[in-house]
Parts: sequence; C-alpha cells; structure tokens
Amino acid sequence: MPVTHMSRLFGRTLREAPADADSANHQLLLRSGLIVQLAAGVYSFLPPAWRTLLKIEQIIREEMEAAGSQELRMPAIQPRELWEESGRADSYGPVLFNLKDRRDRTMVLAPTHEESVTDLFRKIVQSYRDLPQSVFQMQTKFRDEPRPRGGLVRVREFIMKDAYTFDVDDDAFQLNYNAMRQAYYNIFERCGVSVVAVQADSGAIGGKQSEEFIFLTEIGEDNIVLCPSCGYAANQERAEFARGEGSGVEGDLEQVETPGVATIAGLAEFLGVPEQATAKAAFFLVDGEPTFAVIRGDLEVNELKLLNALDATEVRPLLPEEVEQAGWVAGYASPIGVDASRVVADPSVVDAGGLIAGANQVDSHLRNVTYGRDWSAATVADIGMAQSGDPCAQCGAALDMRRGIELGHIFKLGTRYTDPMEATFLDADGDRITPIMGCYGIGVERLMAAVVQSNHDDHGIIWPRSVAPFDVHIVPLGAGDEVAAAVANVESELSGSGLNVVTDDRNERAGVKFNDADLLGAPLRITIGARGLKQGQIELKLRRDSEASSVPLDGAITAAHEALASLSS
RNA sequence: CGGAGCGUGGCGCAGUUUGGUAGCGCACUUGACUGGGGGUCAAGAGGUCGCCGGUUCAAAUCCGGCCGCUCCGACCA
Repeated sequence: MPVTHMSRLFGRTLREAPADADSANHQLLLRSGLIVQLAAGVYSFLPPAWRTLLKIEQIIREEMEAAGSQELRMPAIQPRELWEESGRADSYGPVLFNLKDRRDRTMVLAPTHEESVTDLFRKIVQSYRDLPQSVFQMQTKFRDEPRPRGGLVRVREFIMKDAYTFDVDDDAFQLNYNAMRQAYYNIFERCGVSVVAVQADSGAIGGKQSEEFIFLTEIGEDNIVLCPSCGYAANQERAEFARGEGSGVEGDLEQVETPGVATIAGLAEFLGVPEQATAKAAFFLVDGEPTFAVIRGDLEVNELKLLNALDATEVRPLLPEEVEQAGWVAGYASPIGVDASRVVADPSVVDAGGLIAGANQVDSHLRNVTYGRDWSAATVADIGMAQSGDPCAQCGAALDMRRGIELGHIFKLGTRYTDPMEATFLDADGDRITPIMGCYGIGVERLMAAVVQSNHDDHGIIWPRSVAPFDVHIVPLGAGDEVAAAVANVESELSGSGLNVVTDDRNERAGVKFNDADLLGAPLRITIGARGLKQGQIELKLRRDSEASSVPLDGAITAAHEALASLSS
C-alpha cells in the first residue's frame, strides 16, 4: 500500500464548518476536506472520501456476489423512448435530466435502470432454463430533485448500487429477494451502520411490495413508525395503525348551530366532546377528480394512502375556490348528499356510529351522522396517517415515531416492467411467461454520510476500520533524524503489511496534527516523537479511545496490528 | 412550485438601518522566537462586496430585475 503524506494530500481541513452545513456528518465531511460542493446537490469527492467510497463499494460487491448476483454496467445516457415504453416518461418526468443529441434526439440521464435491464433481459433471455437471473451495477444516477438537501443525503448526481432479479414465478422470486435482504443486512453491518427494515411504499418505481432499510437518526427526512412491543416497522407513508375506540353515539340526525366554528378542535371544544366524536372532511384533487375524504376528527389523511386506495397517480389538496365549485362548504362540509362515487371513507368513520359532521352550510353541524344510514362511500379504505402514540395494528401497543434516512430499498416489482416491455420467456410447456422482477437499491454516498453520522465525536470522524480511508495515522513530532528514521521505518513496515497509512509530515505544531488526525478519523494513531524515542517508546491510540498507550519501538508493528485487530470492524 | 433566509478574500463573520473609496478572526506568504492538543511577535499577499440595470457628485449600503445557495413545505429510490 502506498503511504499518503499530509503535505501532499489533495484537500484541506477547515477549522470552521461552512455555514451551509447543518448535520454533523455534512459538517465533518466538509471540515475534514473530504467533499467539496460544486452546485446544489452536486459534490466532488476528494481522495480520502473516494477511498472510503471504493471500500464501501467493495463490501457491497462482495455481498452481492455472495447473494448470487453478477456485476455489469449499463448506460447512463438513454433514449427517452425507452422510458415511454415502460410508461414512466411522464410519471418520472420532472426528475429526469433531459438532453438532446446532435441529431436532435431526446435523451435522458438515467435516474435508475429498470427499463435498461428489462431491455437487456428481453434481448438475452429466451428460456426458463436461463432463469433465475440476478445482476447488479454501481453506477452514477442523475435525478433533478426538486430540493436537494442535507449534504449527501439528497443529491442530484450520485452512485447507486442497483440490482435486478428475474424469476419464473413468485416462489422463485422469494428466494432471490430473501438473499438480497440478507445481503443488505450484511452490508450495513459491515459498514458500521445499524438499520431497521421497514415496510414502505414503492413510489415511482412501482410494484407490489417494498422494504426500506432505514438508518434511524434525528436528521433523517423520513418518518418511521415503530412498534416497541411487536416490532412492527413501517414508513409513515404506509404505516397501519388501529383506530382505537371511537366516541360515536346512537341517535337521530340533529342539526346544531355552531357559529364561527370551522375547525375540529374548535368544534370539539364548542360542543364539549372529544375530537374522536367528530368526522373530518378533507378535499383533494385526485387524478383531476375532486374527492371528498372522510376520517375521524382526531386523525389526518395520508395522501399517499388515498392515492393508493383510488389506484391513482396524482393528488393535491383542493384549492378553496375548487371546494366551492364542487358545492362543498369548507369547515362545515357534510358527506350527506355527496355523490358516493366521489367519497372515500376511512374505517374510523365507518365503524364509529353517530359522529358530529358538517351540515354543508356555514355555522351549522349535524349530530349523529351515521355511515350506512345517512351516507355512504364508494371506497372504504385505510387513508389515515399514523402518528406517534397510535395503537399498533398488530398488537395494540403505542407506536413510536422516529426520523430516519433511507439507505436501501428493495422492491418486488412483479411484472410492472416485464409486461409493458414484453420481456418474456418460454416455459417447459412452450408457453410464453412474463418473469417476476425485483430491484434492490443502495445509495452509496448516502451510506457514507450515514457512516459518519453514526461514527463521530466532537473532534471528528471515527471511521470503522472496514471503510476507513486510512488505517493508521502517523504523527511525527520533532524534526530530528531519529524521529525521521523511526517514522520511515514504521510507515514502510505498516504499509508493507497491507495497511493504508497516512503520515503527517507537515511542519505543524503537535496540536494541529492531533486535531487533524482526530478530524480525519483513522482508527489508529501512532505518535512518534523525540521525547518518547529517548525511552525507545512510541505511542498508540485508537481513535475511539481517549487514552494513548506507550509501546517499545521494537514491538510497534505487532502492537499496531493487535490494536487494529481489537476493533470489531 | 409555495414560505423564509442568505450571497462581502479559501472558511467564519462585521459593515447595509443613517450612501462618502472595505474591515475582523482563522487560513495563506516571509522572518524570528517557540515546539506533545489549533503558540507568540513582526512584516505581507489576497476582495470589480453574486450579476445586470437604475437613482446619486458619490452605492457593499437606496430602487428594479435576474442568478446562486440554505432551511421549512410540496415533491421525491
């Protein structure tokens, strides 16, 4: 292994973090001189960062291969027609970086590769004998994100490991899926980041089921619902929860004057009832159709669930004038009399008995509004947003809510791509079969950010050995020949035995060198100073420990290896 | 795209309210002293104050437009 010298290292450490950096990992990556921003969501990776990324990639590669996947490489530049074939040109639309070639043909920079790999599949695979298949690549993806954020967490150009499997049927698919799932756990553990697998929505990728691998951290951008009792875990965007006891009552419809009471909280207070005794109406435009959603007053509508319940693709809240056009009265809306085909009801109002709802006229509500008797909905579905404290759907315990970063996502795609793109094979009976597909992604730089976020202290990064850019950081102190000779000896012995070594050969004060060593975060620091050498000693210090220990120069190499071996990863 | 904020030397900031020829800390260069947790002293280099236009005798400062970046939301593997 080559030895890196700090005097030559391309990059510089900063005493103060740039003001734009918010999270610990972003600040440390900048301060340690590992990354430099070029534009919003676009970063350069300087030599130590690139080394870490290569190490992460190698871990991923090993685990993917162990799971039976083969590495390949697909193009980043793709004709737009490919995306029209799968039907994603529009649905993925705004995120696609578009460009024109010199013949005026529209190309896109690939944000992901389901289309390309399906195209490859149909050109290559003809027979059930060729299945199963599993391939992966690590490649730069381009997404024109509406809002890049959080340093490396959400960027516009990034390396993704993406894997794809093709199987003859669901059972065979499950084997590939399980292997990938296990590989994911292995990868994150080896990188020193703990994750939790949660049920998720498959979003623009499509398909039937998906699981995200979430690094729980307060700086995360996803809300994760966890059951402390039974282990249920899901992204809030699809988390299920029990509705608990409603406060509905039996009785005849009865109008009640509620002047100026246009909110659920106000209504509950005005009438002296809990919010659970009310029904809330929320209005959305779903695929162009005004939609009347009804849910118990204490709950919120989850727009993504609403979308899925209606098998739709676009949703947004209705504008006030659109509500009026639809004939609904905001603040006092009633599901009674509304065309049932436009109503979606959450189970919380269906099973609740009589609730207080709007009367569809200003300053007036109705008591004892009962589903089935007074109104009905064409669609009854779970459209509720799970919140912290809601009862778990499985065991009833109070759910926790945590923030998290999505490091990986694995999907069962079914025939979402193989069907429209006509990728098929012949089975043993000569029948044409559409294969079951899976895809499996990991954000590589995002994973590095997570490693830093979960492995640092006030002084800097504490790299896990497995992904550290340097194993050993040598700090020479003093200019004498003795020091120089000892340093030269130690660094060549260590690098000769396969370790990545960085030596701080700059003419800096001890404090500067120690601080930069802490910042850069190599697992082991070796201090070689004139003072110690007088006693024939040098100092070893693990980055994670606070105390250094002196060892004889003679046994330094062995001691260094032993110190590194004492680290779990 | 809606809301908020910020653009002054490599980094962090002051100066903008009340226009008058740009300053501080760190970093950088040179020298001396110093030398085991970001040292001291001295002397330096580095900025058309994001861009364009306007007002004015005079604009970092006031006005208009644009661009960039960050945060919240929408959206999003």
